[in-house]
Amino acid sequence: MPEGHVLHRQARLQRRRFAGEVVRTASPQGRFDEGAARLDGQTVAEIRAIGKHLIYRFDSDDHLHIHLGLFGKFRLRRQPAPEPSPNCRLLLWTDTDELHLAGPTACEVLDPGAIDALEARLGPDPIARPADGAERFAARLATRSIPIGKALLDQKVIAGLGNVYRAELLFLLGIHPFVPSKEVLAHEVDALWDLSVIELVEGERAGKIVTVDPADLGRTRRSELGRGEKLYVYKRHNRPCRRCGTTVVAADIDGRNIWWCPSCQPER
DNA sequence: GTGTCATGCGTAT
DNA sequence: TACGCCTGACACG
Repeated sequence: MPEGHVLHRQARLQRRRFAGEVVRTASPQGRFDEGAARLDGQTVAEIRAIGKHLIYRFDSDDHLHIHLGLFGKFRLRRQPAPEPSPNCRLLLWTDTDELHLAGPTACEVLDPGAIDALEARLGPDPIARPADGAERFAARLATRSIPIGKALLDQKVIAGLGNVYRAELLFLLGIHPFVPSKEVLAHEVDALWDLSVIELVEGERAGKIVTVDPADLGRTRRSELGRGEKLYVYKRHNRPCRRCGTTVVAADIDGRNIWWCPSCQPER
């Protein structure tokens, strides 16, 4: 269940194994037979992530585009690797390493133009830290009257945030999720961008989302936080806020749940 | 074993 | 706003 940090981390790990290598490809499940046949035996030129998308560029200029959606999963293994799941859409391997991909929303071969178009429709990606990222994020927010809690999931506004990060970032900055995007103050917009960079880069490094300041739980390091202690509000409906003890509440925005602390994130 | 839910998104209505 | 798609983990019996 992937937000942008997962894709960037996968890009980094897969790059280490497959960049510059001739790879074999297959589709055990059969639903990517044509693409796998086309890519089989090609050399990987580059692997990168943009927001929640992962892109392989091959020497032929064929591109492999992967989007995990809600269910997609990568498994990266050393050879000899275990049997892939029967649902394995893409199997990609060398003599030393093997990648299993199951459940993606997208696994397709695209030409360079389609990759450009994909990139053009995405907002700034905090992990890529573009120099004009904060400006572009602010500009896209300023045109929206939708709640900030909805805008943060719009990949045209900012690329890579998902349901966990949106809830946690809004908590950390004390912003109620239903505040209209236009009414979020300029310094808060800047802080949202800056904190997105910090949290996603840290998530990429750690391979998990941990937003809780250990001091709030009487610890000194994030590594001392146990299971179920890593997040402030995500999925904590009816439980006490880790900062102030107020009961965390939940609501539905466009079919996605959002959680917040009514005291730390007051209505305006 | 069955049922439910999930860190997503595109398309139709 | 609703629905379809995609898989697997976990709760419950």
